[in-house]
Amino acid sequence: MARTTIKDIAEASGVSQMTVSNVINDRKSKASAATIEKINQAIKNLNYRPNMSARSLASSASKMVGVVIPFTENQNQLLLDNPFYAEMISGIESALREQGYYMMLAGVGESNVALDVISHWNVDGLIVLGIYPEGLYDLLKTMKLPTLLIDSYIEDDHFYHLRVDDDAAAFEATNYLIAQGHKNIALVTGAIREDGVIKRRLAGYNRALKQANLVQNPDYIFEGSVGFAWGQKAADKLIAQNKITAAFCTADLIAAGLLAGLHKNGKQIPQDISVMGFDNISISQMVYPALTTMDQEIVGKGRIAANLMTSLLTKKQVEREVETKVKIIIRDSVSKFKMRRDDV
Amino acid sequence: MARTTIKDIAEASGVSQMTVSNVINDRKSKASAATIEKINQAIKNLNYRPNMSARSLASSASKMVGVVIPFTENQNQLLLDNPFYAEMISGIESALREQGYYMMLAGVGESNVALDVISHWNVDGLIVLGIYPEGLYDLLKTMKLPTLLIDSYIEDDHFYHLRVDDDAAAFEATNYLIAQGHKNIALVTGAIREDGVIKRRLAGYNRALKQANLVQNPDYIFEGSVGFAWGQKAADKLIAQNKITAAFCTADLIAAGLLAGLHKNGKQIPQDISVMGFDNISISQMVYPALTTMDQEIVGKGRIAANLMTSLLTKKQVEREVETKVKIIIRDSVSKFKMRRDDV
DNA sequence: TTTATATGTTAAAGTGGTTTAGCGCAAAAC
DNA sequence: GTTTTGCGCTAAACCACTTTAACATATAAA
Repeated sequence: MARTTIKDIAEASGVSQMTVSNVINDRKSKASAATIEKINQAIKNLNYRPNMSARSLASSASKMVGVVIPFTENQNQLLLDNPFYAEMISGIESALREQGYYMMLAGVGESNVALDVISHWNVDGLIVLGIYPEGLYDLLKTMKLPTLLIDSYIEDDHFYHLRVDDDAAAFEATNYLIAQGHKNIALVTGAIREDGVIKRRLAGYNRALKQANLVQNPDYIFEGSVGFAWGQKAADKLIAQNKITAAFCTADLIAAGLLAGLHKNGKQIPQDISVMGFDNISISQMVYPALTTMDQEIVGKGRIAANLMTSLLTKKQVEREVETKVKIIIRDSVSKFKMRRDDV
Repeated sequence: MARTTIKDIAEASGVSQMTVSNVINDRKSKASAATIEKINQAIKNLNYRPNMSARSLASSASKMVGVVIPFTENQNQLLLDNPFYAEMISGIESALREQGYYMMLAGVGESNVALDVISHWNVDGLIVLGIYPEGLYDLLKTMKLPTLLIDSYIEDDHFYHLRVDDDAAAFEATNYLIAQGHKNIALVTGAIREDGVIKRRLAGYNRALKQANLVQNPDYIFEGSVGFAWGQKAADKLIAQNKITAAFCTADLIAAGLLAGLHKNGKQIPQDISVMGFDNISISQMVYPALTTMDQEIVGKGRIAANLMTSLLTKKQVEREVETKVKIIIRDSVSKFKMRRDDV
């Protein structure tokens, strides 16, 4: 017993395939109420489900949105154990699904073959998370698809952008640390790239220090990569700079690593060193002490991204650059500055 | 300029479409070496990429494998912020991709509509993570697809299974706690279901206690749900049973919550209470103290699942039940039992 | 009344692959 | 020496939808 097709529905309800198609897709030149009723009845009776492959072939549109995330360093595996991406993706997927679209995941790392796959399937649009080597953006442009970049500052009219005001957010975070009386504040961060968010966060950090007339010591800036391991390693370096009493990490994952590294060195947090994160990933409340951090509302941001994309795909007017909100979350990893013995 | 099709390749290399198709798909009745060369050349020159929709329509196979994971409780969002699923998925995806397949993610929760989507797209097989209401399995069977269940004990010839030896793993974990001298050992767990892994882990736990002639106190079993929040809540209940000196959690996520809850109550870990986890998700080394746990090699398990599936799809012989290995990882959350003041 | 416009519907022609059936021709088997 | 087998290749039909063009009929406008 083969699968029910649109043809079966047409025969069962005594109309042409085209009328059925019109009803299913809710097209302008609507069928009469009676016809619609008949057809819907038949669809229900015969348990008809449209075949997406046929639909996609005929219309060269797929109701699929490609979502690009990074691969792990050398494994070529989706960087899903980074909760930032995981949470963002579940946000994107849910909103996409609500709008009748489907998410197609693709990783990008040493190779871009995953993008080929995406193009084989005729995706309708692209949402790209994070930042990649230059070349990728050219490749993206050749695909001639509506493309939304999340958290990047690539300048090109082809792309739409979604991000927070990274400069302002870092400024606010640093100010919070300053307000707690800290004067020697480190920045622990991933790689600083011209077209990335971190450069803006660095600017916000510097701006806050300057406004408070604090020295901007380049030795207080620890640049590595976005990950737990780097945070752990940074702990040692940070301790070596023994005046530092607080650290602002540009990602919670780094902050979590920093916490672990500091613990290993026998430091108490926040008594010895205050740690501030960024993102508010789920892990930030699982570490000890729970992280004070900048909430990005990651899932919500993902949903906004998806909705922007579906608007684009339905030719609605969409701003080229959209900003989402940020909010400080106060937990237990930051405390007021207290003079330490060796500072006396 | 329209996309290059197989027809273009056929014309360019002076053969029929069918010959091109045969070469591309590497089919039995091979073309002559010369023809193959000509065709491959044309493919490269014209930058031809097969259209998957067309291929899928014509062959009613899609090179796609549906992967089913749970939705969040009431949000209908993919449960990706549970690192267990996130890690498993990146394993599945990478192995699938290496075999030329593509992963299609679908969530299941209050509704199963996501499964419809999957069937619209003609997926070739199904990998199902975790455990669901009875009804889902009937639905799964009606899809008449090769189906691999990960971590479930549903009895039905239709399904293939992949899991660890949950009983033995829990036995080993509990024995480790016993070997450290603990006598009053709690089990903190998600819901115990007839067809789930937890029932087997409970059995292993009980078996270890029995073998060591320890009392099996039902008050030492804390049944809730698999999640950080439940772990936190369980901490209070566990403390109320003041003889308990160690807890075996059936998931790292629960263990992480337990840690947080115990901290909040001023407990020291492992000095006051030892905590053992299960899974070895990435978070287990981020919490404080780092979790001693049972490693499931989640990513590897995902890869094994994917390889089983592709074997199934290529009609290779496959065992109906496959077991993966488990290994204890000793970190800092378990210590030897020490007599406490109030136990004197 | 005639003409224009909109509505509801349809038949036929794609969309880009694969499946099926079969055709020459050469080598192997009888 | 004839028949069988297998190889390399092809033409045509088909997969389940959408696009296009067009045709009645009803209603509104001139």
